[in-house]
Amino acid sequence: MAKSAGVSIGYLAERTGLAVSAIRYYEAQGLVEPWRNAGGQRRFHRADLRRLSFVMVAQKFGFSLPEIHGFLKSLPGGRTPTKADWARLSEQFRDHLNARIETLERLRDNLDGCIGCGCLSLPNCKLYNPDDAAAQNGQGPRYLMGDRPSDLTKDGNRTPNDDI
Amino acid sequence: MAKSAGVSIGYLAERTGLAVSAIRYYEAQGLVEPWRNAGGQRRFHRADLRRLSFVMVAQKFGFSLPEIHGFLKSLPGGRTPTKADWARLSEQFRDHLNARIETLERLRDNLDGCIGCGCLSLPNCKLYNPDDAAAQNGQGPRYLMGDRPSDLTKDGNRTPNDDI
DNA sequence: CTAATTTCTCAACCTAACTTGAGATCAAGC
DNA sequence: GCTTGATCTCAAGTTAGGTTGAGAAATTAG
Repeated sequence: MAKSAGVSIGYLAERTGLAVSAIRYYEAQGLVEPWRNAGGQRRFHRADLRRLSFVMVAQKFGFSLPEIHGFLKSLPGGRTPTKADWARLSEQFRDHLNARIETLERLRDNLDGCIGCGCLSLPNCKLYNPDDAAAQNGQGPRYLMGDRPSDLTKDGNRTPNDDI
Repeated sequence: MAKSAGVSIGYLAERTGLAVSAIRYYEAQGLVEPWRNAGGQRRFHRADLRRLSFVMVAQKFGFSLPEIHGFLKSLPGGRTPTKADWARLSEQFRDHLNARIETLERLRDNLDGCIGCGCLSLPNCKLYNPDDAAAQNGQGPRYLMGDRPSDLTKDGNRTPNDDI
């Protein structure tokens, strides 16, 4: 029982709603690994439908492609992932998701405090706490509510606007 | 009592931690509106320190610059915003923030349901519900957990992977 | 007054996540 | 066999949110 015929990129595009060009891009990013047929065209496992669906869902939650790649790496390499494999991945995924939600909630609660104190001006406003800094690191699109450790915001003594 | 001397862009950069180039970019996006001195250099209101701080905070929450511009438009044009003006803006801001958090939580709860059902494959999986589609609209960086109405995902009948 | 900083404008570059287009090849229908 | 339609590769373009650099003018420090 050799490798089955596999499905075409167009089929996956139609089933997932993704553009063909997007699927090629995902391959370039290592999210799917099709093989080639005799004529040089990509052939995918049927199970890649689920992989691509997961990519779409994870993006909906705001995860980057490298992060999603990290999640997918937990799937078995040699065989088609089982239901249990996917359940494990989903739980891992949910943990990251919860961390993200909690960061947002914590920031919101600090904002609530600031509304009470007429803030956005006080030097001790927690919203300026570098520990929560998810933005302004490096260049390119900023991290969003990142659950990454912020290591570039060294200047913890800034008091943005204590005199306005 | 005419318009005071105002502060330089370098001063704002130092106080906020923003790069001078970023502040110029924000001006181009309409987030601050400095005037010019005799020599053609930008002069800002001291109160712009608070505006820029708000921009930084809102970005931390994942809002785009056009969205932030929308928030700032609620501030009075002719005079320096009062504490009450800022409090009103903050409350409005918090409402959007809560909507964003709720969307994330709802998606997470659907994911929890999917873990139980061995999902990411079922045609009725709520994670594929176009109503929650925050990604895949248009080109450029995708919307993130957007609280925008999704109007481009017309095809509500997609069943991504009901056979894998 | 001179030198050192700032600031100015404008164009080009950067990342992420793709799309678009050109020109060529493959596969499928009749 | 021929003509569509699907794919292929590769380069270039797109958006957001900026950064970097060049060359010139303004401001500040000594």
